[in-house]
Amino acid sequence: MGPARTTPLPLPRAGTAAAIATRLRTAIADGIYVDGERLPAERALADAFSCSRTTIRAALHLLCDSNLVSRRAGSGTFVTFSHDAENPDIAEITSPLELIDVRIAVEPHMVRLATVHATMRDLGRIGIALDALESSGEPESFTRQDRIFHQSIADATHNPLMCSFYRRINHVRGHRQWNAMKDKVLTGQAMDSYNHDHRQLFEALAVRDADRAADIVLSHLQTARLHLVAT
Amino acid sequence: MGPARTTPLPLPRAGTAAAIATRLRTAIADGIYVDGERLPAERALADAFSCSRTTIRAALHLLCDSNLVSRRAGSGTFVTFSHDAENPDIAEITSPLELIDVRIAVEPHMVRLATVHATMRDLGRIGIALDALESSGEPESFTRQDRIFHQSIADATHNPLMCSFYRRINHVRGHRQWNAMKDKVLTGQAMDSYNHDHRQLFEALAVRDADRAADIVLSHLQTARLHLVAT
DNA sequence: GCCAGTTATACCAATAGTGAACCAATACAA
DNA sequence: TTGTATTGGTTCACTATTGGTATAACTGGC
Repeated sequence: MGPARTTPLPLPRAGTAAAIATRLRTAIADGIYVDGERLPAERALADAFSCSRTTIRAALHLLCDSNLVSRRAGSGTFVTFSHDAENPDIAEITSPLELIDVRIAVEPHMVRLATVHATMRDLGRIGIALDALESSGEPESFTRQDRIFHQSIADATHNPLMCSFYRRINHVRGHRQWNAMKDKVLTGQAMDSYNHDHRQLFEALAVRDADRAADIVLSHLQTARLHLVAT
Repeated sequence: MGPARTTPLPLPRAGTAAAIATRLRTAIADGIYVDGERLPAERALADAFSCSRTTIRAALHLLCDSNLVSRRAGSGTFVTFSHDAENPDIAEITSPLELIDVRIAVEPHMVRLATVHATMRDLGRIGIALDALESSGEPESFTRQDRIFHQSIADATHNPLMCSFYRRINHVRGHRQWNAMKDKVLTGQAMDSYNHDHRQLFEALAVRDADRAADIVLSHLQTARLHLVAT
């Protein structure tokens, strides 16, 4: 099957106050700014983000409204956020190893179901996602496209419970503890290796070879698990 | 492939408003544009899709009418679509067969993890649940104890994500569409057979035989799947 | 020719962001 | 205590961007 020729979807533009608020929010969640610590001054942040102080102020007001920070004139902006008081988000309490174990449990049979239930339309979608994944060079877009690729496979099972399970897996994968290690783990060589596995998996799906698809996924995940334990 | 279509189907030409709306719709559904995020501006989309701004506006109006996006002059077009809100109750839209497929995917490896991670205290809890299960004669209490038994195994993995997955599986199992068929399927003979499998599974867990435990669960579920399809 | 959809252009109004100045509260050191 | 530097708070006019609207021209199928 040839590569689907479609106009690439434009990525949403960043740089707005909301985007900066999101970046600061994740920075706080990642523990870059810990509870009680003072954030850089507005003027310093404006310089760092290459935007005006007004925009920084708008972003900080958003964080202030969410009670993530408190501000005092003359003193500064202080983080008021404790991980302990956080809601029991499953992503918070799931370790990378635990996630891999769940993926090893779910994904091999999930791709089996996908080989059985996927329509040609599904395969087209997966192929498009794979093309986008292979052509994304930086870890940022790679993880984004990787999640879309795997989710499209999950959706191809047409099993609503399976889809919702994988959506939750992706939610955990997108969490902060993964972002922290993303740049370390995702070297160019690692991404090439992953892309090789992805392409093989797609071809197995396309020819409806359930056994081979399951094997590829299983060994892919077990390799990832070994890397995780060996680190 | 049949003869060339001569009937002029009212399908939208490539690059029309409806087609673009569809592409954006699937992009939102695939999570390329996530909830709350701002879409690219109309002029940027028009440039990306190589069409006029009027067409983009028509497409966006379609999305707006289906409440997928909301728009504010001067601000932008924002995605208002939450996957969670879309599926208020997964149990409503999951069929018995789909549930079995998910269980076949999850449970074999789940009991493997349980054999590795279960403490003696966990095994005690599972044993108590098994005793209660075996001594429950009517379908009503059997299904309740069955869910407790399996959940205690899931909890024995000490994997929070796995526990939450199985809690969701149990939620689906407890839905009313199961209650309807419960009395038909759960004859005394069937319950005896299930109890035999349960006891064997528990013994495999107790001696930490992961392979045997996984085999028991898999054949147990595959038998259940056959019964379901044959019915 | 008619018609619906697309294209192209121009302009409007709403909102966001810029850059600068100045004020008030705070922190810190002489 | 005092002075100074730094911080957030406020206001201002200005620019850039965004969606909203209107209009005229073009296109292809009927």
